[in-house]
Amino acid sequence: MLLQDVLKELRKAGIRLTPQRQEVLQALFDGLQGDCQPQSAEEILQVVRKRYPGVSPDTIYRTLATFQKLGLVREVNFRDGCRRFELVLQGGHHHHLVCLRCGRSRELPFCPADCLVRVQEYCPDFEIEDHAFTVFGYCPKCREENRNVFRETVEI
Amino acid sequence: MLLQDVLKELRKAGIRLTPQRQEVLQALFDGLQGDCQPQSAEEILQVVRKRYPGVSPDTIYRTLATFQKLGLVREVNFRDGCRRFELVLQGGHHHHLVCLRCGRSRELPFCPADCLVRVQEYCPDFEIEDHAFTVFGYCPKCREENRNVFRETVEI
DNA sequence: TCCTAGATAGGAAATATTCCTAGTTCCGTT
DNA sequence: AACGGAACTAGGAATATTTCCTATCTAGGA
Repeated sequence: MLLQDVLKELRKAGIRLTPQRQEVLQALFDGLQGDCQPQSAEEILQVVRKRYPGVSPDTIYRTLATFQKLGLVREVNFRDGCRRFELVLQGGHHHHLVCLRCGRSRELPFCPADCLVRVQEYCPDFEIEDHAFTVFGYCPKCREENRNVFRETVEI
Repeated sequence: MLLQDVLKELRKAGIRLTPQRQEVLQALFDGLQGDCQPQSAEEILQVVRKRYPGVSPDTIYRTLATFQKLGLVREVNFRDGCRRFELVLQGGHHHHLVCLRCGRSRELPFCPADCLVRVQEYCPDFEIEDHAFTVFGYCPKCREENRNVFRETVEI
């Protein structure tokens, strides 16, 4: 699904497409491409300000909340006390592998679907909406750098 | 594992056990019992202030960060923009079922262990430290209340 | 083109988190 | 039991994050 299709769907759903909202979408879309890096509100604000310098943080937060309600945007948390947001595209369901040192994430194509089934059996009256599976640890690059830090510490 | 054992282990690890820290531990421990409700820094602050009215937010955050580094405390996020913390006890590994309306959580005894294995195969050089599996949706109570809200909305 | 419900900017307010420093205290050693 | 010092705390201030308020503006349907 391309960004243009998302815009069409939004218009169809009666959501007004202001230039600011389109820029937020574009920023989220770019964040998803290639690297899969969900973005903080502040990061999105900076991207949108490149084209609309006067845009306010409030607009970013309002837009993200609107898109979240539509199921177009999802909030993800990497345990660094920072909320991040990412676009939800059809067929793009995935989870995250997160480095606790550099904070970068990688897309995981695995989904604990069987667990979800067991959860639904465990709580039949609970209406499941969504789920998150996140793996934390240290990426190869940071492991290497950590080793250096350790060496330095020992040598001093 | 009881709180006393945790205190012993901490002392053994060379961590100073001030009264404030013990109260933080107690608050986290109480939050884990029965209901499995991870707590925000503010909630923990209020609990600790019952016994030590002068305790500062900074102390709570510092203590939580210290315990987190030791692997004794884990940060969890329920997508309401609020960081929560819970005690990590041996043999107490679990995940969360979270209501998006009332914010309350329930312990899930299932763990996507097979997914973890696949992740490790997918990224052999990544050092896995921890993982989180969280299911979001609406609890039976809130589903009932939502139905009422819906009725009211329609009737008006 | 006009109309208006809904969106925005900008500033202020509320909330959450961290920094700084002087003073205090836990705890190993004596 | 008292001591010494590294580690810890309180309190206030600073910073970061998120939301609120309101006058103004605009996207998109009629």
